[in-house]
Amino acid sequence: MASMDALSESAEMMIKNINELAADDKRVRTSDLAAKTDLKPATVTEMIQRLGDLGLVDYEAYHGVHLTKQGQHVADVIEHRFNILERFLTEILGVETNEASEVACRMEHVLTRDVEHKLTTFLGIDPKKESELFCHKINIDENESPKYLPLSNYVKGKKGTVKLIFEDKQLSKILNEQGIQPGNTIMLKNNDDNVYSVETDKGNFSIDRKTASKIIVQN
Amino acid sequence: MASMDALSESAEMMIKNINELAADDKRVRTSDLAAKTDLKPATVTEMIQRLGDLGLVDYEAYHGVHLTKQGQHVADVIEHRFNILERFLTEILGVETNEASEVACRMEHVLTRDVEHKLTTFLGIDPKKESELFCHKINIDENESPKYLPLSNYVKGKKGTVKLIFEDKQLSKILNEQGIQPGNTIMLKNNDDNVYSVETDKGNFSIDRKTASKIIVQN
DNA sequence: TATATAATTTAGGATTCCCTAAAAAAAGTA
DNA sequence: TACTTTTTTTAGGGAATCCTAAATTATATA
Repeated sequence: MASMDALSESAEMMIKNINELAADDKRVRTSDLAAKTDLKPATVTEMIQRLGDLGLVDYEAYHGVHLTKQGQHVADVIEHRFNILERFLTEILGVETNEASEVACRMEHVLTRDVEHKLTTFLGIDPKKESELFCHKINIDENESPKYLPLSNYVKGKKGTVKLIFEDKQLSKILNEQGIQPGNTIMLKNNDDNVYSVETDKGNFSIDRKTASKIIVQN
Repeated sequence: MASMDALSESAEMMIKNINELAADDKRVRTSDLAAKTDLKPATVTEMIQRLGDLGLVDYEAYHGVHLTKQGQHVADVIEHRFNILERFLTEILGVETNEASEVACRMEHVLTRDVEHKLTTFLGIDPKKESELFCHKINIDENESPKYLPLSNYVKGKKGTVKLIFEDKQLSKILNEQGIQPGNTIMLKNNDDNVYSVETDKGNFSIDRKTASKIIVQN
């Protein structure tokens, strides 16, 4: 974990590629990594030896590598960061797929855990439902919390202002009739796994989690 | 311009710091750059010599540097990318100022022009009104255009669906009464510098540019 | 199994980016 | 102006990241 921050982009890319080439429990070969990374085999050998010294891969000369537990953790973090960045770039900004992929691949190495987490939340994904690796408690304190949150991540009794609804005309219309529309105040009264009870200036009613995740609320 | 893509993060940071220290037409001194960048003076000398070879700074031994036209362009691009990234991180994601600043400072070096442009548009800033350096024509083709655009960047006759309104309760309410609310279809009928005429399912009316820039429309 | 082929590693070189220490130039002072 | 102090540069070294060429190990085949 402590080693993560110190890793160079090149080192992280090598770990990412090892992870992507790892099938079953088979060790990944130098030549396959060289082909995938567009590096020469000698360069790959040098890098995986360095990663071996750091305890991130299990390297045996002439017999390839596989990720250690620690290396796997790094790979998982990078993969998650890549995925949310790519989704943000394509779904929200409308960046074309190939370019989004390239930019996400550069950005994934400079995201902090906090920004990763806030971006995940912004995309309407509940970080609590993600792999336990990313299961950090959401902070809903007045000061530190994100300005924008999906309603599905709200805390009972908290009030906020609707900012954005990611949905089709049909659903928007229904929600609008219930008082859920940008600029309006909403309060989460109660929720269990799938049912969210809210109060608006039009009254009380319930929506499901999927719908709740598409309503972005500002504190 | 061609050289821009080839610049390392270190080189771009040096150019950024030269730009930030440049007062009037005075040349920036090695020692000031060393203090600002936390590098040793010898390292600064080495880097500015390299930048001199690239034609990005005008370097004269023992007499400091100043940016060339080409170097100034690089500095302007980086500054703009930093600013929009920092705004996105703080205003949209709610990332704390110091962290947003640090992350933006790493990300600014990996943004492409297209992502920079789409992010600028997403923040509700009209790229056409930005410095001429960034005055690239907006592409509104069906295929390539961003999914989300402020209404103020729309083309006459184009139809879209309202997705997000960055505004207070008061304004949201007024707009909602005119049929401008997330999920609704809107069509820009005409516009000049400050007045935007739109058609919604509630009829026709006009709004000003500032308001139009806060309405994000999906193609 | 012996040998040819393919894969991998080692050796050595270049560049970038960082350093320290010493030399050189500029600036301040008597 | 001569001398001291400060600033800057040069010289040389180390780590990371790439390379090519040669040596080594593994694998496939006859």
